[in-house]
Amino acid sequence: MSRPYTIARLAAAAGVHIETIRYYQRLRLVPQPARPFGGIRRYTEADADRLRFIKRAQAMGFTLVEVESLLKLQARRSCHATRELAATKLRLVDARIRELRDLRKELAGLIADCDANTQDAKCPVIQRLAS
Amino acid sequence: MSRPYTIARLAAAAGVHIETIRYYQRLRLVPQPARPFGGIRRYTEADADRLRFIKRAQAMGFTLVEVESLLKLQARRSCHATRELAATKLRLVDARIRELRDLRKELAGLIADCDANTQDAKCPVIQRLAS
DNA sequence: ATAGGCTCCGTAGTATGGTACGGAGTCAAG
DNA sequence: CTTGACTCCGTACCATACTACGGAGCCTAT
Repeated sequence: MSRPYTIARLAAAAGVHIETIRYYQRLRLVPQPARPFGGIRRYTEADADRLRFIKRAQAMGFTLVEVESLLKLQARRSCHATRELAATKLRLVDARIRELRDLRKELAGLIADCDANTQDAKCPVIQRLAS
Repeated sequence: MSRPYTIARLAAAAGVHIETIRYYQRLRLVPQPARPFGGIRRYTEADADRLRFIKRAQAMGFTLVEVESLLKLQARRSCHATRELAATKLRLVDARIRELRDLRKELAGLIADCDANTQDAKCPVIQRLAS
């Protein structure tokens, strides 16, 4: 197998920092290739692909723990189990959206109340918090 | 001024843990009353109110740094400045909701694709991440 | 062959909002 | 006045996802 990358070139190819790769190695999210006697570790295109997979999964809101599961599911080729992981994430996202909508509503209401208020000593936001 | 509370009673009155109070004292979010020679610190109802204010603000999604500002604004009695802080928070919440909606949409689409998929080796979620 | 850059590795620090622990001092009830 | 509970204080630790640092070893170009 061709091993074109030093760690710095791997980092550049995947768009992450060297220290991030080392961090993922410590977490065993990515493999640490053997170090030849008196030499340095070298990396493959598959290593770059794996890092890019992780980056995309993170951009989609998955935590590193979830990414670990996704990588295992990729190897296991189980679409059903993967679907379940995505569905669980979707439920979490939905719940968070609902929370934020409620918060949004309350903030918007308080701001509107501020605009209608003329007494600095009776700020609706402060009164809501000090109640 | 009446000082009815020991720190444990203050914590119970405000619904927080003792260590949370000490943590807030370190952050200077709440005052640390003087310790009498050879005695223990005692707290007032105002201290309990301040802790409850913090708790409500946190429940509304404000960080402790923002809570610090809110407490100062409470003292300054500036409804306008408070409104601006709330408006900034509202913009952040809106932005986060938009992000999560996009994510939700993508996840829902991938899950639907999984339901239509019959080949475990071509899971839409995995293909999206491995692209 | 040597200079300067890169790699390796372990440890420590960042932000956030706390929680846990341990020893010494203090307080209150019996 | 003793005993057990509470307080004080500093430090360390939790999760999350990194980032920084330092010294030794290695690699490459001149």
